[in-house]
Amino acid sequence: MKPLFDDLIDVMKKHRLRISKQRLKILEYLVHNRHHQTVDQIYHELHPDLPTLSKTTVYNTMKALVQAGIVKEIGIDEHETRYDITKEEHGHFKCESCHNVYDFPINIDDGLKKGGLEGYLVNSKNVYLKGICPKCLLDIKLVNTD
Amino acid sequence: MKPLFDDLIDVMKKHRLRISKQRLKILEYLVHNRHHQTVDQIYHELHPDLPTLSKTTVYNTMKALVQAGIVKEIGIDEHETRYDITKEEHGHFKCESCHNVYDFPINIDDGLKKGGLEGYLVNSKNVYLKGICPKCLLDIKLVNTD
DNA sequence: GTATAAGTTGTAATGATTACAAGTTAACTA
DNA sequence: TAGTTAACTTGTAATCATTACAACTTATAC
Ligand SMILES: [Mn+2]
Ligand SMILES: [Mn+2]
Ligand SMILES: [Zn+2]
Ligand SMILES: [Zn+2]
Repeated sequence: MKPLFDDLIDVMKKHRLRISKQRLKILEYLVHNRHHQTVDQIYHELHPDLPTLSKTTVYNTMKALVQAGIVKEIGIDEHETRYDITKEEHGHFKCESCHNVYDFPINIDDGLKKGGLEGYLVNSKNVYLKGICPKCLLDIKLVNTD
Repeated sequence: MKPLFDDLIDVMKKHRLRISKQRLKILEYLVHNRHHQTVDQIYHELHPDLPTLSKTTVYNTMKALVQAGIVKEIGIDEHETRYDITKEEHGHFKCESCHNVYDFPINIDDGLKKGGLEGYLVNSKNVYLKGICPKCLLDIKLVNTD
């Protein structure tokens, strides 16, 4: 069985995307660091390794990967676009205290009431929750002396 | 039974928000035009009626209404923040052809697998779908001569 | 009616994303 | 393997929604 990484290269080739070293590094990074990073984060983390890398290239690459269906845009926060290379359906939770984005299991179709989207062609689904994560809740409790 | 509009005024007062004529017009507009308008749309539609209105005021007012829990931010599209004054839980569908945002019935909790968000404090939930609406699907079929 | 904190307004600043043009290179072919 | 070319990369400039700011105005409390 072929590793995940090679599968993704194949998908890129199917979409007529060239395999540059920039794209390889970005793809590799996304596969190994699944924390919904922003373009800015990806750029800064790869820069030491690829000193000539341009932020424009990261933007271009992410757009290409989205169009190829390899990554998904996560727009849980209006002010920053994040990206997710994980395939399985899941929801996203953003902690309003530590700003981390967590995955959680969900089956969107279970919540859809039948007939509600009759006649609609659905291309993408996203579930976004916001609140406070368990770690931050604990911190808040430790601070409060009630 | 008191009308919806007066209830909203009461909520504003509870949150120590002053009742200016700008805010009244915006609130009235939102109650009567439930199409998930952007700040820009709200501004342009009210401008004939309130010639001195500033777009900054619309931004400020929407922020105040969000904080008071009177309207909800709809971030289905990264490039435009929309607002929704409807209270009942529902999902949003954005047509990638006509760019309209439609409501649809949903029960988010039905799709949540138990234990998945154990220990998280959830403050807000959003379900965003994208695709093609029935009207646009019909238009596409009429154009294709297959 | 007065005091004052809150709201309004126009303008400037911000910041993420996109547009663009010149230089570079992956991939195909002979 | 070298030549060709469209695709990719890069730095810089432009865009545009949103926010910051400061002076002016007003809703609300007493
Ligand atoms: Mn995820
Ligand atoms: Mn709605
Ligand atoms: Zn947290
Ligand atoms: Zn449509």
